[in-house]
Amino acid sequence: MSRENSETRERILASAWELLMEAGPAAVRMSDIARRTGISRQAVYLHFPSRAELLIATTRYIDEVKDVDARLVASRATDDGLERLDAFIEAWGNYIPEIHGVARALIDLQAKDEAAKAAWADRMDAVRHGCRAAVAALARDGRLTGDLSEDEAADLLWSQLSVESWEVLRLRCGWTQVRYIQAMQQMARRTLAA
Amino acid sequence: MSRENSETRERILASAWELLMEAGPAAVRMSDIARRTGISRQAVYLHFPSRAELLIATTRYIDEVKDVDARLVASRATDDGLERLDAFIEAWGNYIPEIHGVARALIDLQAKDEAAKAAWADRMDAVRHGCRAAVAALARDGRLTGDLSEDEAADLLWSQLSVESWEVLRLRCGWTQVRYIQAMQQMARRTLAA
DNA sequence: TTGCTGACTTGACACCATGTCAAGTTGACA
DNA sequence: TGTCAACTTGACATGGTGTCAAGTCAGCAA
Repeated sequence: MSRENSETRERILASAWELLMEAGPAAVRMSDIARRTGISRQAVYLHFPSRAELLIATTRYIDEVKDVDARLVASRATDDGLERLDAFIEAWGNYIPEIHGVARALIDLQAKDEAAKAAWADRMDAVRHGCRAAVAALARDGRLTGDLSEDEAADLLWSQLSVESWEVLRLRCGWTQVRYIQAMQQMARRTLAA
Repeated sequence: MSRENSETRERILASAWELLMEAGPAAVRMSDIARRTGISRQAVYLHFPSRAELLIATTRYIDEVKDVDARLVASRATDDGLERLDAFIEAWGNYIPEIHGVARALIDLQAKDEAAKAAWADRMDAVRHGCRAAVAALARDGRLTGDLSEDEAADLLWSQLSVESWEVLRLRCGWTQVRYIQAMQQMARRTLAA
């Protein structure tokens, strides 16, 4: 069922992804995904038990296709704490636009759906761990500011690197992606480094 | 109709506020509000055309009762740019918990409701203007960092002071309100001041 | 007194998306 | 030829919003 990697299953995920890139997340209904895939609405339920599960699977699918792991490996290459912070912000910050469609759909769904809430929280926890690691590297170098504990510094960084903040700066304020990355890096250095 | 300040209208707003403080926003349905007010669900529609309009009116009602304007006046008292920045962050940052219930409901509603989206964007624009004013005061003092234009600095501050970031730090990370305000002030100073 | 008016009630209903259920079709494979 | 899995068709329950129509009831005016 949802475990198998049947061809149809993958086509559904691809359709969902496409639609989420094109339209607002509210406009991506189960029937839209089915139509795009060229199957019936009920056939979608043969592969995914609910819309929430489908969206969650879509994020995993994107991770796979876009190879997140490889990106994050790069941010761990350096020994230098500051460089590593920059690399992490760049890696995650440049990943946000790729997942934004699905991210927004999942965030919207949180209001009603407990499963979606847990799934999104889980994915964001991964980012939080990335922040922790970056801050830890900074602390090892003795370059973490004295006003913040390691946990506090990581939390602060995490809150600033949220998808919602990215939306504010890029979509509402019209910043370029390059400017966004640059500003986040600078902000992190100034806020967290001694 | 919705213009008048009838007694029932105010009781509805008070009920909505109460419920939004108590329960999650999804749990506050029109029927819940009606029951709490002691009237029929349909009577609520006699005063507000839609749930979105009711929620918007509720934010205005809270603003009135909590007297936001008075708070913001205080932040304009100082001439010193840095002090003013601190005062603004304190005023807005301490207002967030008061409106949080309604804010969340309105944010959740944005996904489906265009009116709610516009209303929330409008309210957030007010905050953005506050950020602009604070940054302008800083620039007048010649204390704004050289890496950011006034608009960019205001946008950055605005994104940092979002309700979503407050939720992350206070609710998910378990920060105290005092710590939140302190951290935001420090971050703003380091990010924006030369 | 009669009758009007406005605020409210009761109850039914349309809408819309999700998710379920049951019965049929179709093609591959044994 | 028969079976099985994947898929289709179509009906239906659910839950919340918003609409509609008819009725109640108190207050007020001629």
